[in-house]
Amino acid sequence: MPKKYWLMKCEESECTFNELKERPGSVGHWRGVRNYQARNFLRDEMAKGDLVLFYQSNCETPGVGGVAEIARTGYPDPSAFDTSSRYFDEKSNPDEPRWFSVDVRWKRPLKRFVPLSDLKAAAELSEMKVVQRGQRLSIQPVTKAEFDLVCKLGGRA
DNA sequence: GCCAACGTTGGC
DNA sequence: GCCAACGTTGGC
Repeated sequence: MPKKYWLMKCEESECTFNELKERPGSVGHWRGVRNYQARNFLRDEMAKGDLVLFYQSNCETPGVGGVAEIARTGYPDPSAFDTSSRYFDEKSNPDEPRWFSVDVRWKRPLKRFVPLSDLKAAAELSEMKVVQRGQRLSIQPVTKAEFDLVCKLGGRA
């Protein structure tokens, strides 16, 4: 199975690149995805070793700040069963999990943060969902060419 | 804070 | 199964 490439959005309030920079190799639990299309990617499509563009949303300058890899593939999202979690889903049932998590390992920051405006300015990236208006999907497949170009824009091919 | 775009819910 | 109302995302 060839390696796949993804873009995963994280709100700035959930994780910051500065924190991750100081913890190379650290593993994050990807919790709280409550969208069926994104769920299907987590559950069915992601494979260990797939590479991830780490995107920060909902902040002053959204964009891609680093690269991660899938460290553990889809497993039921514990936060769906945790009544104290903001992601608790009362309709979710442990016997028939509805929501899934993956774990990602932080690999490296890009030398240069690649803001969304730069992604939009690159003609070769016009097919990326993240540059398209109204596209809110928090986990998106990207092509190898797109992945490589974003890394290159970030100062490291 | 605004609001466009989209997903989900629920009445019928 | 339609679709209006509502809630959320997320750029600006």
